[in-house]
Amino acid sequence: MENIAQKQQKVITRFAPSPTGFLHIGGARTGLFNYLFAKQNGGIMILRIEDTDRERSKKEYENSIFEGLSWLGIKYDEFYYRQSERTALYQRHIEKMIEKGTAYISKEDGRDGKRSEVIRFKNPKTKISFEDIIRGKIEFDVSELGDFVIAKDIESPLYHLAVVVDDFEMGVTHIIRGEDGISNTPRQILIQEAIGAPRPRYAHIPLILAPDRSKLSKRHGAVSLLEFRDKGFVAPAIVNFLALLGWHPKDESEILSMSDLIAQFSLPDVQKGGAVFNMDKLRWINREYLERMSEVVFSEHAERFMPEDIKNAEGYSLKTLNKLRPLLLERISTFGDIRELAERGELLYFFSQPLYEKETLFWKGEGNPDSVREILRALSGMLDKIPPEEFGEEYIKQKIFPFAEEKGKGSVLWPMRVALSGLPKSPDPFTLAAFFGKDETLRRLAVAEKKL
RNA sequence: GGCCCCAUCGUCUAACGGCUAGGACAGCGCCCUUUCACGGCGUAAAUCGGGGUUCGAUUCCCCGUGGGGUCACCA
Repeated sequence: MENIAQKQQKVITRFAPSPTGFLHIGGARTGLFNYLFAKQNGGIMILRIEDTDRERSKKEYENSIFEGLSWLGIKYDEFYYRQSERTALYQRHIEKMIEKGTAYISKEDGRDGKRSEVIRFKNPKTKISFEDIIRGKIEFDVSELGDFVIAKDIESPLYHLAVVVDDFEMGVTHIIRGEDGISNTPRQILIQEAIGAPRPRYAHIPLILAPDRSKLSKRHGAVSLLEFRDKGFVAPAIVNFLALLGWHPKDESEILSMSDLIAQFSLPDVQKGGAVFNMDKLRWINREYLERMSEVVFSEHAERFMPEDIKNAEGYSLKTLNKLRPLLLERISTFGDIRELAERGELLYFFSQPLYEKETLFWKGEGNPDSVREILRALSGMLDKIPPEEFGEEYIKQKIFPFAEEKGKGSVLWPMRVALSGLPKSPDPFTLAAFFGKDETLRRLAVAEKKL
């Protein structure tokens, strides 16, 4: 066990969420910044669960913190604490403060009606100023804070007391937290001075805002971190995006891995103003990561988001899914988009014969059944001559294009494409034919012919 | 309202006090193209206002305006 003096030699940050709601996007970024700063300085990050409010703290919220951090790859150096398990420690400090006269028992009715006294801090009514790493000097006159309550009773510490005692006992050197913590700082510095704790360095990071610049909340859609996972965003993209909210590397690169971030992150350069959460940019970043994914990993993810009716289709297999990957990549930004594609009916035809009206086969309504049938028959004839092993996109195109140019590209390529997809919009007919292979392509062409 | 923080394109942001204020996302246009998507090229778009300091302010100072945070026996 290290003592405090040894600990002080290295950077110790802490991420201290309270489990009174699901870990949200803002909390995740605070955790990330603490992690990045600790790692780049060879230090450690402590995870501390601030559950002094027994009423509002919930196990499932606590779990969302662990699960969220681990999903993002934010590791907390094996320490973690729950404040609810440390009451004896707080009690010792409270007693010492009362003894020294920096706190006192105040006879008054408790708000819960069960108590007749609370513990108040004896306000020295001075001026407090501190140097914020991001914002520079911040000054407060603490007299207006009054003798604030630090504990409901000797065994029930409140937030400020618990925070200061823990940061002290854990040897925290740097407190990186949201901008909303600025106004808590003077109170906490006061308590530090009362218990003889050294003052850590502070860095208050800007808040994440909704598009209307108000505080981001549930009514603005997804804010819970794990919700993003469930919508098919990938963790490195979230990390990348979060890091770019309030910070930017020296060069103009936008795609940065966790280790890039550890190397390049700079706390003093973090932006001071609040940052609006931009879903479009997140989606763009996520897509960049999807493109960089290996085939195996991509398919694993894609499979999880594939609706049952698609997975049950006769032609569905891991092999066809892998073949579909490039086509999918052109159309999705998150894996959740797969569901939307499926809902719009733009997925099932890859795995089973589509149903469609024969009118869909007519190019801009100008074709008549006889001429379209003739074209389809001619196409089948040409495709039939291609050896199955040569049935690739380029080869097919080469064979068909002269004919299409002679008859009019739309009049040939549109019905061919519809015969394969059944839809007014889809990938081009060469891509589709190559995807389906010779047999299935000829089969679908025959089905279309019969329809006419 | 008191106290505190903040202010560059619509959004995220770059710019030792010194180039035509740069990039990305979104937008728009063109190209590619049978359609959709992808892609390529291009384009529009910002220093909140007013005073200082300075040879010169996006940058430093003051005032105003606007936005945000916080004012619990919540954290």
